[in-house]
Amino acid sequence: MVQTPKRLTRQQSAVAEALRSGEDFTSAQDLHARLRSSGNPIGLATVYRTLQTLAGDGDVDVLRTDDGESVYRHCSTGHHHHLVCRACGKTVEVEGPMVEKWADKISAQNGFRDVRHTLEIIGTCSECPA
Amino acid sequence: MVQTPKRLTRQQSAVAEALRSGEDFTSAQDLHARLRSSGNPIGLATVYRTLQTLAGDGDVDVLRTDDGESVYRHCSTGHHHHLVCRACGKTVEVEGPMVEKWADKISAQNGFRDVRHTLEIIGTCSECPA
DNA sequence: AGTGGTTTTGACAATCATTCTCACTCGGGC
DNA sequence: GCCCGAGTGAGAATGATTGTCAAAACCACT
Ligand SMILES: [Zn+2]
Ligand SMILES: [Zn+2]
Ligand SMILES: [Zn+2]
Ligand SMILES: [Zn+2]
Repeated sequence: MVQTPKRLTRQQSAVAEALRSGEDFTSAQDLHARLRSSGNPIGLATVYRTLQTLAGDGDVDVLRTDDGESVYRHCSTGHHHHLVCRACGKTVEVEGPMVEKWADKISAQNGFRDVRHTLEIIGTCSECPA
Repeated sequence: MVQTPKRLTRQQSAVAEALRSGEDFTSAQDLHARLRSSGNPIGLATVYRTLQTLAGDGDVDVLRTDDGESVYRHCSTGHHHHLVCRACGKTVEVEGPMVEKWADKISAQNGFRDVRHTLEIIGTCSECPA
């Protein structure tokens, strides 16, 4: 077994930090632009690589906008879902134990295993006009 | 009030029919290739246009694969969700009244309006190997 | 400080689904 | 037959994401 080195580079910290300080879901392109303009030189490929790693480790949540862009957000640990404002991007984390149970039951009833699910709610928040 | 012209062209029928006869979610590219090779000349742009229209009218369901491809399927009318096999693509339509109620409640509690939600379950079906 | 081996980076090219363009075709009403 | 707008489609354009690969950064160890 080879020990996987785990170097924490300046670039990786920068991406993680940028995510941690942001409240809303952000695209890779946006992050890249923001980091650069805030005097933080980084390559686009590196941003994508880092985000993939973070997502794979479960340190950030990913979801895809309607126009196919992946957006990332630093989230609390543990399984949860999102309530997102389509206008301003405000995001609320929500949990639904009964939904989890329902999904498991449905899966079992149909003989599916290794199940995973995605559930997002999108609407307009109280602070945004119609 | 302007009368909306609604010409039903050969190409549109072909797409609708191809979807109606297929059981699983299919990509636009796939549909295009299939239609062509079955002696049904059609342009790729037309396939995309037609699918957009069908989806907009609620005649087909759309969801996005993990690699960002949109896939389409002719579905029963009414609001429902999907249980999809990640290996063979087998799809089961499922309903969850309690989930709908939960989503509405959560939305209301947080002051969100015009809410919509997406919920898909993905797993491996009983007929597919590990 | 130097050396060698490994990991990470980043500018740039490549991929690829989807959308755009726009000249052309079709078909029904006149 | 002629007209005209809806519909089509080949090819170009878009744009996010991924691949490439040489150069840079890092880490022992000397
Ligand atoms: Zn869940
Ligand atoms: Zn809002
Ligand atoms: Zn299966
Ligand atoms: Zn629902």
